[in-house]
Amino acid sequence: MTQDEKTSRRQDCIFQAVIEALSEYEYYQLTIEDIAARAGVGKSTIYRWWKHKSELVLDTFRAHTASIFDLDLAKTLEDNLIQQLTRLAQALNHPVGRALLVVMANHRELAGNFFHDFLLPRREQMHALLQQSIERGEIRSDYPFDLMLDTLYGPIHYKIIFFNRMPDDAYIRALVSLVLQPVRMQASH
Amino acid sequence: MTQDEKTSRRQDCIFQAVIEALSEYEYYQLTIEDIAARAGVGKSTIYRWWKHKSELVLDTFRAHTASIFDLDLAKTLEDNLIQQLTRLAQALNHPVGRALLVVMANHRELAGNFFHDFLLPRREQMHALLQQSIERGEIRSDYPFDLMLDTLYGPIHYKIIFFNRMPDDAYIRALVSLVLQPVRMQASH
Amino acid sequence: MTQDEKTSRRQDCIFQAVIEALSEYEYYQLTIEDIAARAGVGKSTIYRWWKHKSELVLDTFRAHTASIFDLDLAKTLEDNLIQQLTRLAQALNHPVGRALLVVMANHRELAGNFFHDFLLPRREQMHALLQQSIERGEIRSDYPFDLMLDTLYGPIHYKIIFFNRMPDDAYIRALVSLVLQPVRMQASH
Amino acid sequence: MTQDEKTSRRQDCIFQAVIEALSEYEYYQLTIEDIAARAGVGKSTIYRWWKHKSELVLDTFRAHTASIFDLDLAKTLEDNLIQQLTRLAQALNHPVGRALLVVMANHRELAGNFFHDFLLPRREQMHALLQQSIERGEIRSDYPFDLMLDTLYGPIHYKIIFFNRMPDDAYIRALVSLVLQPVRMQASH
DNA sequence: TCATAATCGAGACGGTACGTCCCGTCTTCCT
DNA sequence: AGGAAGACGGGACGTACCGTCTCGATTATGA
Repeated sequence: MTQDEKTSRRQDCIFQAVIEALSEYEYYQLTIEDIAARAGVGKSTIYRWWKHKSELVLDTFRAHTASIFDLDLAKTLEDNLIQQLTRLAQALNHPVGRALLVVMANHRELAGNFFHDFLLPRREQMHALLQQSIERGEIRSDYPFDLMLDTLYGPIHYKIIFFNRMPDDAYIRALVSLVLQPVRMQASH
Repeated sequence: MTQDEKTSRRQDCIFQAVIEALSEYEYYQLTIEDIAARAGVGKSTIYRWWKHKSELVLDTFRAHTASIFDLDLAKTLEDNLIQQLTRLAQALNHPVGRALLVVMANHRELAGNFFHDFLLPRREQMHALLQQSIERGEIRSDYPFDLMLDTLYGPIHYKIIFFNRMPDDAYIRALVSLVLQPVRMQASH
Repeated sequence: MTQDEKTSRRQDCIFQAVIEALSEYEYYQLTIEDIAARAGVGKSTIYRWWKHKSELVLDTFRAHTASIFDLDLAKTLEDNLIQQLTRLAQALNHPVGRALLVVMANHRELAGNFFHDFLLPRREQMHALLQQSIERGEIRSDYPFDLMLDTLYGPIHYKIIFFNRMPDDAYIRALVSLVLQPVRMQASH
Repeated sequence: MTQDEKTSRRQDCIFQAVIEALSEYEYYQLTIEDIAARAGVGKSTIYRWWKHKSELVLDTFRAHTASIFDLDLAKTLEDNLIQQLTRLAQALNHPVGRALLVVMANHRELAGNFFHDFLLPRREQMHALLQQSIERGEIRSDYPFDLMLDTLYGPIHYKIIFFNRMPDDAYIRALVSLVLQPVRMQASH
């Protein structure tokens, strides 16, 4: 086994420890020492890779949600949106996602980084999907799509943070339906 | 001066200290000891009234934003919405509002309380306004208004937390316009 | 009980913890955390009074050996010297004394302070005693007394540090006798 | 170059690194990692030969002071003593010597070993010299010479450790003179 | 001349103690 | 009598080294 593989496995081990810990208590109770103990590594190993607890949690989230946001271009726009938002809601409602929200709120500069590295690509995927739908003639081409995406993503985060409740399937379907209504081709007839 | 007045002044003094401190650094750097020193009170005085730093920040936000959310029933629905969301964005973008967002993310149970005490009343005001607009025949009556409000409030919070940027006037106007579009009476023609 | 008394008692408690710990293991194994645990105080309480472990040990030594070096002017010079050196040897051979020697070796600047605050006064007492003996006509007045004191104190420390052995009574008596020999009045006959 | 030569050179390199490091800061700040870096060797190479930092310092002192304590039997006893004590004082006052004193204070068992390997042979050389002086009729034969050597060696160490000052030439001459006074042949006339 | 083995630098690792910071409680002493 | 001032026990922080260990690059040797 090479050095890189070992390092990678150890990091996975640490991510697992974070997930395990966050399943038992909240982010603000999370300590590096507990993570190290659960992962069976020394504190210094953790500090070697991550400057702060917040960065570790952020990477844990990344590792935990890797590639769950892939679109399926064969499906309809609506199905893709529903699937995307459902997965987002699930990811954010998971203990690691909750912790991520705390980190984002606490560290504005990390929020910026995370936004660029993680959220923006998702939006761009979605833009590509919208572009395809436009080309297929399913939706209007003259529409403030960025704003539209905010009205989809915003309420999901809003519900989880402020209502402390995960949006259920019905909510998401209703939301997508409501937001897509004015943009459909037939809506302009 | 009565005892109550003294108490009230001391509390105002503490709120001011919190605001002042949050103007200089972020919530996660805020300490009770610094607040006490700035307010010229003992730590125990603060702990007498608030169990945790988070509750103090929450009350500070309440005091800081008291009565800025009153509706003006004489204005149009759109103007009211724009004014409401603008004020919300300003309040949340202010250091105390930023701190509030952090507290909400950190303490889910407080988020629940705050939602019931503060956000729900605002929504109910807004519902009343919608009801008035329906009666005036300005907007449709068959519409998922709760969901609609989420698509208004959600993006505001979303922009501030994740984009780390306060929505400007143009954004808010565009948002309100977009969301109100399908609900206007003439939209169904 | 006043604040000062309480502080004093707590400090005694900490000194006792240091003595207890040093009776079980060597100075280099001594940790602040263990001292705090034994004394039933928080680490911060110890750091409030002493900057470093070395200063704490130094003060512990001071407290432990307070007023054991008083001279008895009624006794003869030889008896006083023997008593003084015996007590010194006992103090240095005690675990706390051993620790002191380590601190002195490690921290040269502390050695200087300690020398001025503790050892110099002892020498001055001894000088007074010598002066009295001169006046009584027991010893010569023309003699390098400072050097003489070095040949008394030096070997005691030397034996303990390098031979790792406490000078016994016979050794001390022989040393005093040897050193006093040329300074006695009858020696000049 | 044979393997042994390389090993030897590497060890010299490490000794030099220790001396260099101790010239810049005190023993308690010395780290194996810094030594390894200065010597351009891996940490494991050091640990292969020395169990602890203290043993390395001890060997460095040995290497650094090798054969500076040879007596010159042609010279007088007094000159030999002065030369010996001057060299001792210089060796102990050198950074490496200071470090040795710290090691001796810290590790009592090492002090014992070092005493047997290094100090005792010096004393035995000195005893031989004394024996020669007795045979030459320069000094008395009935005298506690062991004790006498303590009154010579002791003050040197004492001055350096506790007064934090190297005994100068005048001091050493005065000391030797004082101690030799009663043992000279003419002293008994 | 080249593969093959041994050696050693480099430094990651699990640990431990450090000294700091701030928590929330509790006591003292001044106004 | 009530509150500021701040000492206190506690506990997590992030750092510095310890002594062990693994990995590769660099030799040194035997085929």
